[in-house]
Amino acid sequence: MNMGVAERKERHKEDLKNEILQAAKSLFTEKGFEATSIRAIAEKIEYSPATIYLYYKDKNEIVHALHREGFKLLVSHFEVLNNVSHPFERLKGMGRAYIQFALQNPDIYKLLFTMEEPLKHVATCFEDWDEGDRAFDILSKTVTECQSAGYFQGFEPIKLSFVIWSTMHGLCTLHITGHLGHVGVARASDISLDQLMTTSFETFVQVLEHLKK
Amino acid sequence: MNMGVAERKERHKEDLKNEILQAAKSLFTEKGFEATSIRAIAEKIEYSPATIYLYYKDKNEIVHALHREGFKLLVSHFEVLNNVSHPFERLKGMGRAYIQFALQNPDIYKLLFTMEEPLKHVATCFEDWDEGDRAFDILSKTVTECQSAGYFQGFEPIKLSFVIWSTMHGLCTLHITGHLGHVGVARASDISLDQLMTTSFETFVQVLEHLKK
Amino acid sequence: MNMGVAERKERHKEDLKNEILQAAKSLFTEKGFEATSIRAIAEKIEYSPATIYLYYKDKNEIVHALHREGFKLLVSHFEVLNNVSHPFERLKGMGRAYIQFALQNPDIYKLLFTMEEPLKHVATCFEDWDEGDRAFDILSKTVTECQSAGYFQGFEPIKLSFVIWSTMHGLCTLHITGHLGHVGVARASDISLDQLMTTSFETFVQVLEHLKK
Amino acid sequence: MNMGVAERKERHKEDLKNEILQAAKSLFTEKGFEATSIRAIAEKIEYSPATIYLYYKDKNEIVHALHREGFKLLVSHFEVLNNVSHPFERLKGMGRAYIQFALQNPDIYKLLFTMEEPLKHVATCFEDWDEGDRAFDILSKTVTECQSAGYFQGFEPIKLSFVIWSTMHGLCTLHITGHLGHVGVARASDISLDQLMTTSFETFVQVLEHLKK
DNA sequence: AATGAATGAGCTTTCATTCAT
DNA sequence: GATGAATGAAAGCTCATTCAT
Repeated sequence: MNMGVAERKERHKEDLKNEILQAAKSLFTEKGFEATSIRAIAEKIEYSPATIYLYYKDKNEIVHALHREGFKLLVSHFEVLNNVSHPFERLKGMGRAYIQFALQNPDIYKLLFTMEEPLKHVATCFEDWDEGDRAFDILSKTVTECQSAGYFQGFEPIKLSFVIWSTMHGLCTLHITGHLGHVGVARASDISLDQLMTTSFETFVQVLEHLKK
Repeated sequence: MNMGVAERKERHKEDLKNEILQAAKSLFTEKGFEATSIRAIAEKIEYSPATIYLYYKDKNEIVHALHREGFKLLVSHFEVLNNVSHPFERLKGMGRAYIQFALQNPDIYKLLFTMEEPLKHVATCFEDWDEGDRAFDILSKTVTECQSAGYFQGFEPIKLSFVIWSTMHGLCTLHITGHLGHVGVARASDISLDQLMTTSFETFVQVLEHLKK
Repeated sequence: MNMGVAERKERHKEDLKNEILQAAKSLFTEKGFEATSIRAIAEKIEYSPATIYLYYKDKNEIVHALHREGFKLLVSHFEVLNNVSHPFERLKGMGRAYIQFALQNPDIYKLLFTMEEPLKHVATCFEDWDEGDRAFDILSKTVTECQSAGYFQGFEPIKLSFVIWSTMHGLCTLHITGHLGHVGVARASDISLDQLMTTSFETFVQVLEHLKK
Repeated sequence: MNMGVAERKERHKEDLKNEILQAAKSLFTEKGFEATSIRAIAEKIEYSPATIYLYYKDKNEIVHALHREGFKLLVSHFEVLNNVSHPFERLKGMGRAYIQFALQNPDIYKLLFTMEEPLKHVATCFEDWDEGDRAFDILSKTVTECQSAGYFQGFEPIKLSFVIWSTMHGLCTLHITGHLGHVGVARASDISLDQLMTTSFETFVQVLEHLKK
């Protein structure tokens, strides 16, 4: 038994399946879905390509697994907010949680919300999209509660929820892809990108607050 | 020199470089980015693949050229609105133009705003980002004008512009990637995706209108 | 030791070697030779692929074992006819038995009579070709007996046996490979391929009957 | 320009397409269809695998081309016999020509008559099977003429043609695959395999002659 | 300026086989 | 005696790219 083998065994051999997932995640988002090869994943975890197939049927199954994992994580970020009673405060909390999730897991975020392939897969076997729906439901329910609290009068909650989601999604993706940092104004000013995100979010909250009464 | 060659010469030989670009653009939009090969581009313009390399060093250079061109196209969409005197009306027009641009050229849109590689290139040789800046400048200038017209009091124009851009970008990407169509509510309702975009945009306008006075 | 293991032990553990062979045979016949993998064989007998290698050195050894077994099976088809006393009737019976064997075990038939590799193996370690010889011996002995009964006067039994074997082999292989069904006349007529085999065989018998007296 | 390139150019560069065909032919029959890889063909002609695809769409197309070529060759062997007026003499000539074709081109013969894949391909786009049909038509026409000359009374020409074809095919394949040489008697006797073929064919002719009047 | 010909590198996937346990 | 885990080698095929002409 040589050193390499022994070394490998140390590194959590039993959750190789998860290791594959993490490697795939980082590669998918670094290089894109099409550009990520099974070979590359295998290389990253220092195993042979054939080994991947012992744990996942094919490339799709890997994406699929990541998709599920990602949504569970996102929803779990929201669940913390269940005990925030004031709906608008909860809505703000959700926004912050969403941003936090996106910035802490940019690769997962892209997988969930910007890559098209996983979604196509969901379209065929749509059992696991519940998570995606649930996330949106949590949002629109909160918007509805905000209305009861005097916010957003004259708006259809579903439509407004779409708009809110779009804004948050836009902020996150522009940041993740680096576009936020490339606009001249941002480059010129001396605030950090994260601060830019924060103040942008605060500006958006300010916008929403105008919708009260 | 046979007929085929002569025929080709007629077709403004000197802007073959541009013809390549248009072919690439249309293929990107038709088949997607990864699915477009140099061969396919060559076939479309009825030249040999090797000819492409006389005009562009490699595939990346084509992508970068499209990047530049895409921004020019976007800005041109905006410039039409110069003669709209009322700034808020112009702002709305810009929103509509942005959406139209995104939906008509989804892969170009992705190229400009979601793909990271072209942006990295910009980061190294940032001569061509002017266009990107200009687009944002047009937006923030309009927002500033709106303030003079009584809108958006108490907001920093730059920050609000970021938020507005984010919302538009979020709407467009969620639509392009197909996520809009996958949320349960959208599936259940009987309106089309394009209508969903339109009403979402209108809802956003409604939001902005609340910021007046 | 769980139930599964105990269960398996019941199934005559000692002739696992034979079980492997039967699984391989059935898979060869079902899916074809190239499409049969060690994995598939292992799955069929509900053992791990590695187990196969405890009983057979490699895939070739399985093929060779089947080669031997196939010939035994063919000869056993013939031995049933030992109590047919009239030699020409026995000869006809052999023909029918040969066809039946070939059509019921097409891939074994191909293994025995059209694949060259197993034969090459025989050439090197020719201990196991006895069976092949025996099959031909049974034929030529029967032809000789037919001569004593007034058939085939003026023919050398060995040579005629070759011709008879060739005809049977030709019919079987043309049928198995699907060539019989592709000749225009067969396509045009409304009889089934099996009927075509039967009437072709009867025609051949008719030919042989002309060799009497 | 190095030596290797120059060397290659000498070797009939222009009919590389044919070179591929010949390489494929020899490999298909040496190793079998499934076991022959594009890589192997490429190696044999000392080109890169990708080059093959410049000349043939895929593996099937290569087989297809060989199939067509083979049948043309076979039919051309028969056409020489057009001026043999006596039908039974012509029939004998066809038999000899068939054997000659098979023994001189064993690889093509196997491709045409023992491999199943090319036939499957023919089944889908059956335009080019004409050749195969024509070959059989030539045979059955000759058999019919033999009847007019007093042979084969009481036989249906089509059925008898099948039997004759089967016998010839059986003789040829048993010889080509080496089975003829493995039967004990053949090994024991001191005649060559080719002689065995010849005398076997003569024996068959003798059989057919018994069918006269 | 244009291209036909060629290729190296890459892809996903399957499989026979090995070996430590 | 049996196997789970792993892999090297190979398959068919595609593509960006090069280069002599």
